[in-house]
Amino acid sequence: MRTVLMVAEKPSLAQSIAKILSKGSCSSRKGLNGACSVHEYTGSFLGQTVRFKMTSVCGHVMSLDFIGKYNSWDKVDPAELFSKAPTEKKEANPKLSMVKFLQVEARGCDCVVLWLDCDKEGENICFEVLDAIQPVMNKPQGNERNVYRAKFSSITDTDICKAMEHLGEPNRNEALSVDARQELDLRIGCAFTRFQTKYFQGKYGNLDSSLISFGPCQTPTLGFCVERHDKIQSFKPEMYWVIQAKVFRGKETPITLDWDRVRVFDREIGQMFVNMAKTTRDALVESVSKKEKAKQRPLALNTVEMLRVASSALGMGPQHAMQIAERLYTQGYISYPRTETTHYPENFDLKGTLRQQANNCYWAETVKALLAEGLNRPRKGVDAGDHPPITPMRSASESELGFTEVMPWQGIPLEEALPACERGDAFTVEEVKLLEKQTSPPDYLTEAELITLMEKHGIGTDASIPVHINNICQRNYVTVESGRKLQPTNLGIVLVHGYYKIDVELVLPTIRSAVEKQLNLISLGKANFHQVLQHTLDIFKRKFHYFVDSIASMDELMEVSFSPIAATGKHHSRCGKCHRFLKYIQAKPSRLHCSHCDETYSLPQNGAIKLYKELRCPLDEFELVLWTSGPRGKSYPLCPYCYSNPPFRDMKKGMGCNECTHPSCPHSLNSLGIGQCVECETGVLVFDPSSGPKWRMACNRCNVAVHFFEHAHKVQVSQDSCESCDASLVMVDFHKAHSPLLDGETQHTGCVFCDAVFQDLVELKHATMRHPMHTNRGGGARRGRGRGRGRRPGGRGNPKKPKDKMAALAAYFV
DNA sequence: GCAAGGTC
Repeated sequence: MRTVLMVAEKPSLAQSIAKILSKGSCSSRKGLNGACSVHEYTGSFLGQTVRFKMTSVCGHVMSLDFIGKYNSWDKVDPAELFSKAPTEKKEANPKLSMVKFLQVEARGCDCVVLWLDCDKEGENICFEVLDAIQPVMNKPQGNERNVYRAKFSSITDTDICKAMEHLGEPNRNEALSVDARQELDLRIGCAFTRFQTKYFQGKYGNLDSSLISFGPCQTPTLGFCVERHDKIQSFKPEMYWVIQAKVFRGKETPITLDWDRVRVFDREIGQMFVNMAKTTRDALVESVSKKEKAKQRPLALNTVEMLRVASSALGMGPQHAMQIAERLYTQGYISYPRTETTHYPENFDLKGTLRQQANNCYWAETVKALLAEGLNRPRKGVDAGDHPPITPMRSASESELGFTEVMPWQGIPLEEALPACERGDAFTVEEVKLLEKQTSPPDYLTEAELITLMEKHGIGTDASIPVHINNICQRNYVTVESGRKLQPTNLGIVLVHGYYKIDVELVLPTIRSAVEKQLNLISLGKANFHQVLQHTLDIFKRKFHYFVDSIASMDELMEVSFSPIAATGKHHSRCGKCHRFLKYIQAKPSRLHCSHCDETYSLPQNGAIKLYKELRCPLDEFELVLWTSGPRGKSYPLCPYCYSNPPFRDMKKGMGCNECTHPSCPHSLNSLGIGQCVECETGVLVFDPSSGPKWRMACNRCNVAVHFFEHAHKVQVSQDSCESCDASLVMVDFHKAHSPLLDGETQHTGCVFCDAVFQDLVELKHATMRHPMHTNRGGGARRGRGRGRGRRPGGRGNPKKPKDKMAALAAYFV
């Protein structure tokens, strides 16, 4: 029997579609990646009986990135990212091993039916799937077709079956338009982000973001927030006057009347009207009109609307709201929360859905009444063809969820009650006065308003809108204030105002729609992929160069809000070039800066540096600094210059003295390295001379630290190495009073791994067990110590693997 | 360390 593979965009859809097509008779199993399932059944396909295998991917299989060497921020000029830098497709989520999973399932299949979402992204994923599976599928015979595309507009029995009967082909052009979008976003976003970040980080010491990102979605999103900020700032309050009259009838409570002219901006005129009104004490009802107000029934809920409501009614950010919604979905309380659809299918079981809620402690009465009276069809919404609107599936109580609230956001406020009156009724005027008021500025943009603006301008999608909002918060461009109002920070304002000055298109929402127009031509087959890509990249490359050339005008704004790097930070160690003091900038990313040489030197993050006894690197004369990750963490000296400019071929960027292969420097790995790390493959335990009196050695790769010889007076790494394990010997000098050595001895030299005298004076701490202790480790490349014998040129040692190291170390564990 | 788009 032939086998037909079918692939949907996500596991939930594969399940629903398989259930419909197999009429509920499929058998299911988990795939090798644990995330996707495979549903199998026998059925008829193009007049033949076949075995169906329905499975899914999890969104995109691949994602686009630059090839490795173009990911270095220091070595690559951002301008090269527009054309020169090659890109490659990498697996989007390596943990899912999606390519392997698809290949395992597709091997030996004869046909494939692609059930990816019916949008451009889905079309693109079709080809990602085909690229993965076609090499392992059975080859079609002759001119036979073996690739089919199902086009469906909703997940209903009729629609799915209809799609199966009218299979088409995947649309290459639509897929290509997505490829173009990916490449444009990558090249443009990364080029601008790297340039801005490096430029401003090199100039200012107190920027409150370690990354100054730019993107065709996130930047316009920020733009909306700053636009509102500017309106608030430039707002000039204006005086205006209103007339207020109070009238009463008999013993009824007086009522306050509004003026049908509302207000005047001229006090004199207002006063004139008041004077006229004051000429009489009687007020006459001229006419009575009644208006009935009704609010339209709300539309069924889709993702974006849910996010808006979560923000405005529950004060919950979109990212958080999505997390909660996903949890409610997996626990069966609501239907699938990612949908653009606001229309219930005709055969949707509204009553059944409602019945689920009939015993809910909050709305049982309402629900029962609705069921008894019968209900109206919901308002007709939009069917985007993805999932039904978000619907409660199960009744829940507050105690089950803990965080729900009843949401009365839809109510219409009751109008102030007016006494019944008719034409000709007379009232007595109690008072007429002129009120002085001021026009007031608009408020900051609420998150809900921002979501609306983004949706309106096509910035992001329902799935990515929360990500963009989250991005501009994380980059410290805006802060979320009470009432979920988004207030731009100085940094956010300066950036947007800078774009206004240099190239307003960089921040306008049209930047996205203009590009999308071009992309649309590709998907319609009216334009060539390469031409559009080249043309658009060319435009943005020019924009980029203009931006780089004009950066000074953004910098003028930056200067006002931030302090130059030379004026920030504290004097620290000395520069090896000019021998003046470097400044230590603690703000992230922490770094050292020489204002004389105008050079910035990066440092390891998530820690702090101290002066290190004014010792200097023998290679470049920079003063060494001691980096520590915290009071109980590891510490090692480093040379600020070597850290960014590795001095030896076998060193990489970001290495401290504990990894330095200098053959004779007293601070290098060669002088202080003791032995191979007890846990990781490649690390070496290096003596930390700054650790006394709680002496220790620490791995230069992983978190292992070995404490030894507490209270020793002096600890030194000897030139000689151990006969049996090749570790460097250690010389220890104890205080007379505290010496643990026998016979009043104060000095001893031996191997920390093998020496019997040292056995009880060494203990392993901070050991993160990355793999079990007793694994069979091959003799991987180990870095040099083993001085005194077998040393190779370039300072690399060639230590033998200790014979019985594991047994010796068992005693060290606490 | 970058983008935006899928989804877990």
